[in-house]
Amino acid sequence: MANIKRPNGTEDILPSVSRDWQNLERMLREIADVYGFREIRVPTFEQTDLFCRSVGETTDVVQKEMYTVSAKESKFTLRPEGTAGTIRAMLQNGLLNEALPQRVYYILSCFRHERPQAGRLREFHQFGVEMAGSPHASADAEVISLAKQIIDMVGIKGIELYINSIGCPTCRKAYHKALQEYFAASKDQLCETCLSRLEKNPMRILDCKSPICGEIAKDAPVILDYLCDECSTHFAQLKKHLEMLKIEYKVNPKIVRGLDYYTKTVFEFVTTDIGAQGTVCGGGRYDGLIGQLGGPETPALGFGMGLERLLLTLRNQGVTLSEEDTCDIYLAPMGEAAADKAFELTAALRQEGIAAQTDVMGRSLRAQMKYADKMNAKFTIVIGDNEIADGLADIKNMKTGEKTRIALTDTFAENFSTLLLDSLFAGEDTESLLG
RNA sequence: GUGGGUAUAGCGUAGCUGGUUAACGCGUCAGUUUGUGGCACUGAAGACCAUCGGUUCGAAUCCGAUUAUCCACCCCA
Repeated sequence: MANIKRPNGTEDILPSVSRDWQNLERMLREIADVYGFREIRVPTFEQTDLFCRSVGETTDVVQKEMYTVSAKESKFTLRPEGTAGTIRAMLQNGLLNEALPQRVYYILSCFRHERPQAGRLREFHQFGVEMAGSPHASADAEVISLAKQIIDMVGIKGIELYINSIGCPTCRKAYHKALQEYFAASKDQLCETCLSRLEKNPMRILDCKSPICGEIAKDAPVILDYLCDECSTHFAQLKKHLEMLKIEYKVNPKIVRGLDYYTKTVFEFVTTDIGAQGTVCGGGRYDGLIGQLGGPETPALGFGMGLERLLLTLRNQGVTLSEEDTCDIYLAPMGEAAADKAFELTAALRQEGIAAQTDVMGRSLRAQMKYADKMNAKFTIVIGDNEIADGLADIKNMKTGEKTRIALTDTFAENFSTLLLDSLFAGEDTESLLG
């Protein structure tokens, strides 16, 4: 047993599941591409100030969850989310001076010092998109639609989409006031944390899981009643566009994102299949952020999707993303001369792009065959003194058991290649006939 | 930061109210007559029973502390 262990809240992605990750990432890239999003890659750490100014000084993320290091005179922080760094990169590299809207996506790891639990890690991976330049609700619908298509295409079922509008600074001010007045009435019943929220961020009280606060919050004023004309039309437009796309949603006035930069539209895709942390995807509009970071006032929006949560949901729903690992052919030599021959042939096969394996353990024939089976080899070939003398050997199809004679010449790799293709084609042929 | 649960071979578990070589399944390795896998069978390797301390003639088993881990709160993806 190794005595140095991985840090709490981190995960090793072992070969048995890395194939799932690869497939998921491939799908994400393909779908993002279809929507016109291009990949951006940003640093793992940024100047701490960036997150303070974007995510917000008062948020839990900034106040108690950031991994920050001091190096020389500067303070750096491992990114707790992807938006801040992405926007920073877009500004620094002048992407907003090019054709708008700018659409970018990323696949990256984020770091938050929280207590780990089901679906919550200290290092976790996110797929995210950011779209900058459009104030229109059709852009919101487009981004939501992208998330929806991903969820559908990877095969997750039973996910609910919740949307809400938290307004712009103007209408939120009025709403905050209304909330403060409402909760002030039952001040002595609120839990301690909510009491402190009353001043700073009364909207959070709506989210409180304490039964008492929940009871009180039940009849609290709803943000949607306080939206200014612009925000309320925007929300109506969003609903209209979602309906055009036939995307089902539920308006949930209690959705309050914990990052300060959100305005107007906020949304979450939630599953009940992975425990308490069911938000697989969350995002919204942040029309003020770019200006706040020193860029030109530019409306924008995006989302983050938790890849561990996505994969966990798939696993709990019994969906698999990848086939078992296989190898195309296993070469089983017997004796030293044969081992040399097999060694050469294996190399030649690999040059042809064929996944070939041969013995490197000095095993008996029987043991080699067992190993070939464990490796899921499609074909095996036994090479001994007879085969070397004849220059001929039998290739065995491990699924059907049928054998094909093949010459051990320079064209061996090529010949096997066509045999392999034929067998794949045969398999596909019957399936398509059935379909 | 606050609760609660759990800690036995690579993995999953058993081990009842303390008593000689800690058990089982999966996995790994070797073999079941000499040149062919999946099934079955045989055997082997692999655990200072998380750590430290205490109770006891004697502890994996009881008590305490520590650490790790899981779940939940909080918060978020």
